[in-house]
Amino acid sequence: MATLKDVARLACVDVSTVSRALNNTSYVHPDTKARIYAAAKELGYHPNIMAQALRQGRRHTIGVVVPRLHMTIFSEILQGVERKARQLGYATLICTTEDDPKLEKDCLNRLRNGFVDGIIVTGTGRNGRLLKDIQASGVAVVQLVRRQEAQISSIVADYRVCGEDAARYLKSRGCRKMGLINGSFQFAPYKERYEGFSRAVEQLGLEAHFCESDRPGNSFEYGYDCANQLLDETPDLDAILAAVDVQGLGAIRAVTERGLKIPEQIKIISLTGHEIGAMLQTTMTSMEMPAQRMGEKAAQMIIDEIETGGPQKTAGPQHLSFTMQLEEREST
Amino acid sequence: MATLKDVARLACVDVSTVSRALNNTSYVHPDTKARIYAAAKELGYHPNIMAQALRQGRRHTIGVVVPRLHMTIFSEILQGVERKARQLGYATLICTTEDDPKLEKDCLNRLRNGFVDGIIVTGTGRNGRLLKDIQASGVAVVQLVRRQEAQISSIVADYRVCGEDAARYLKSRGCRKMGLINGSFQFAPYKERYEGFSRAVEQLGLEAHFCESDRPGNSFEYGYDCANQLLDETPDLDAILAAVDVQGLGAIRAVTERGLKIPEQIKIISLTGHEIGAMLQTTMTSMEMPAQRMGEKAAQMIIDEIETGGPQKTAGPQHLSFTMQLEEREST
DNA sequence: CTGAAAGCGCTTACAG
DNA sequence: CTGAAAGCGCTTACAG
Repeated sequence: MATLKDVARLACVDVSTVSRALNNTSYVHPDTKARIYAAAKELGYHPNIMAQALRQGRRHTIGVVVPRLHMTIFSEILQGVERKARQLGYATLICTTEDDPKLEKDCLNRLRNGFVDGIIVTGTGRNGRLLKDIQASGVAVVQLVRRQEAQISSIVADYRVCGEDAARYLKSRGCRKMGLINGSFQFAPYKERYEGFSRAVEQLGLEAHFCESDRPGNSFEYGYDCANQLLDETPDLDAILAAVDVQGLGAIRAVTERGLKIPEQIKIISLTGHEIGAMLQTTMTSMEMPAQRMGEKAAQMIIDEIETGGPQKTAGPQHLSFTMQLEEREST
Repeated sequence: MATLKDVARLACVDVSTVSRALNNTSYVHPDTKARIYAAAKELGYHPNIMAQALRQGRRHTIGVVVPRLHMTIFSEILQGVERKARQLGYATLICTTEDDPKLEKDCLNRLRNGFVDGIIVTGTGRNGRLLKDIQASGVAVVQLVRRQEAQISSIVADYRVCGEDAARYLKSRGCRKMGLINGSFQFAPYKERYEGFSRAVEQLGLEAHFCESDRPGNSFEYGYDCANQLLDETPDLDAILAAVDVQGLGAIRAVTERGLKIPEQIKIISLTGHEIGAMLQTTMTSMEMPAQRMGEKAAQMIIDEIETGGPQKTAGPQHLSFTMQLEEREST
């Protein structure tokens, strides 16, 4: 690879002049500039990003730390992050944690050591101290989907309202006995969906049912098992709310196997929908999460913090909440 | 952030000694070493990756360039890449192209300038020259899923055999009139599936039907439209092969809306399956692509090339082909 | 308008 | 066993 020095030699000027010309960072005589551009072109010169970064203390790279990608909302979010970051001249590093605090710690530690200017994280909640350390050391941090630290900016969806709205909507569709398929309260979104749902149930005088399982929550199998459990215990259940889409798929499958008609005998709704709901044999009503937009907003927010020097220097941490949008389909 | 210099000062030694001690790169007196470790710990020292990279000419980062992530096989592949890369001490950068040659060019150009040691790419095929340039400039390159340049190592699945096997399997299930939902021949996988399917059809004396559409191939809508078109033209079609899963979902939907029974009246198979096939109301038979393993292998391969200095210095480009595995489910 | 010099944080021959 | 020095490729005050 050609370096600044090569270009300088070919154009018969100093490297500093080449740098100024190429970066338009101060006036350079047009003739000189022309020579430099010609030389750079001839040599196929591209600046070395690492050297720039070392010198400027800015890497133009953000890191994204999420539990996993496949069959989750995170692949859609990541797509939004990456697109926006790219538009703003930033590259995107990805690190998956499987929701294992130890893996997460490794990811975060690796990223903080000069890999990135900022980190967007959907965390396990077990590394709060580390996240605050990282933020204090000058690396921007934004929490995504799960808000666990008040001092760190965040972008989430309003899961509480989502749980409430879904229950209210189902009531309007004639349901009275509702079962919730959820996940570990250790993660705020599950907890909040529960709270919203419970509040609505109480206010509206509905009957609520829950299920117990120690499988990992974010899976088809979990949805399948829970739906079966709910129906074993309450055969005349008339609605199932699934926290996430893959659980909803599991519930649809379980209900279908039992020969129940959707939506006539039982209605099903997903509380974190994305497009897959529209691609089914029986399409699934869901509270759609604007994942792509949330990803773009997260990229925007973290880059703002990077370029202004973090929330300390501005108005303090920002907390943004998106609203889920009801998308009615066949399953209700 | 503490630097080497800070540690050196605190431990009362030269930075070079600190470097040697921390990297175990040559003998350092145990007492000195202890002092250095204590100092590093006290200051919370972590080496600056950018400086290391600049100095060593190695970034320990690989780039992945794919068309998109959400609802595609790429999120699963990426998960495999990232996991393996992480295990081998590499970070993973992601860049999406929407299969737009111009965006792809931007991605590749950005990555080559010192961001990464190697690039794993599922390309549009329009930037072959650039890819070869990049490889020649010392950045490792591996083609994934789509093999377009013989001089560049690749990891693909055997789409030809997959198309053949699927047709043969459907025949064994009693099918005779088969429709293929495919995509642009500009991309090798679609072309090869077509070739494999066509060969089998000829050998086995089957009737083959195809469909025309100018929508982008990799979508639910495309599958839906094509299935309808095929059935309009050939109402007694007894099987549909969909190149990818989302097309298969579209086909299932179209067939269901027409009131046809799956699998009794018509059978459906996806030629690039992943787990979603198992999560449906009518589960979908598919040729499963070992996406995660392919991703891991790609990471392994590119890191090997990085660490040995590229295919030039070794046995030349490697070309690996994975076999798809038939997964029988309800749709056949 | 442009050059010479310092320095970002590290590693690695070269001495001793 | 350890220090002093050069250098990775760039940018940016500082002169002139």
